[in-house]
Amino acid sequence: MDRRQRKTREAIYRAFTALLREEGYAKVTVQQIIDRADIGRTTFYTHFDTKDALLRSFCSEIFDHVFSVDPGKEKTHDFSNAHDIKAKVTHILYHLREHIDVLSGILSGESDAVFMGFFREKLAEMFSSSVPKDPAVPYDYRLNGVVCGFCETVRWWTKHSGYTPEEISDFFFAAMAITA
Amino acid sequence: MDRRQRKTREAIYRAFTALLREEGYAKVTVQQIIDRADIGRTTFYTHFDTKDALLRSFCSEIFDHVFSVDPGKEKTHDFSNAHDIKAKVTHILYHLREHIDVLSGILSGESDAVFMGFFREKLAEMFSSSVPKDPAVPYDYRLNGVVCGFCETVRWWTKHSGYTPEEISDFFFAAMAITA
DNA sequence: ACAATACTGAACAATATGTTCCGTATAATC
DNA sequence: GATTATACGGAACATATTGTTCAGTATTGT
Repeated sequence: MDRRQRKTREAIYRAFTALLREEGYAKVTVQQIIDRADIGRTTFYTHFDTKDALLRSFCSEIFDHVFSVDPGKEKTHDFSNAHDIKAKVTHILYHLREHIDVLSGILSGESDAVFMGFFREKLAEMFSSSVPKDPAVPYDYRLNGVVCGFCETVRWWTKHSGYTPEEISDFFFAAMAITA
Repeated sequence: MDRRQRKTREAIYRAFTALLREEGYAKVTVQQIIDRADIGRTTFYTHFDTKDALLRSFCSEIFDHVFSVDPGKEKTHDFSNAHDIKAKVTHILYHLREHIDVLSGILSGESDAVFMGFFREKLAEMFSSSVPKDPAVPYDYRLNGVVCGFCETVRWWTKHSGYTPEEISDFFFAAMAITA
């Protein structure tokens, strides 16, 4: 690849990640990226068709890195058939941590955030007394997990709307293992 | 409230929900709502400061309805101290079902969807052999729950970044009850 | 009937997107 | 070192959306 291309691409990535940290994905505009990267408007659009295309490309790079199997561990553990899935998860978490600040920018859902904000507030209140008190896990984490598990259940339901509320409720309690 | 206000407000809601179903929240523009509701531009902005304000107001109405305790059940069950939390969940699901098509429009996260799309694809592959085969719950649902549980764990981590990967991993496996 | 107020329409500035054209600068290649 | 290819830059452009302003009209509740 041309050295010029590499440099501008890196400048775009640098600007993009910085803006992600500062404002989150939804608020970042192409114009800001252009200004921050100090490149021509035309140049940006020859590299990426749109802001989403940039994000896609960016995610590809991150995940190629995060899901690359650690060569050192590859020899001692067998990840392929789920025996050491926990070690694999830990390994991925280590990689993710390297991008942890950028992740916040991407994960700050802006579109469904309002709805989810309302929903989760109500749900947290409702589930607060049902979450098992496990000293090994922060209560806050567990409650959040149950609340999100329910949100995700509803989301799943919107795509499999053939089930009845009772069935959905059964699935949820079977999966979350909380006091019913 | 003035009858005119009620009528325009309802026209806005009608247009908004229809557009939510058709395109999802992120793609809907204020202009579309105005055109669909067949009202003046000025009128919309006297009712709502912004598209987000409309969504907030809309969510308030939905949740006031969804979380209203069923008077019939209120007498026979004691929801307040989590004895019949499962019945309460089912009850909420019934209410949610009435808005199920609108929910899809709101829940179709557009901003973090790209990232999550990548992430979840990889995770589903990874967890596919770790999900317990429970005949009472669709495998698809369970896998989705585990994948989302992990995504949400990462999201939670970005807001509690003091923990180590090992700790986070422990929390996750303690909460999800899958084969480690 | 009348006063209050909600709606309308048009125009406006500001901002963002994505494209086009052309000149310049920097590569890779001979 | 000269040449050719191509990446970059800048300015201008059309288009779309947002949110505001203002004067005039229509509808309400009293």
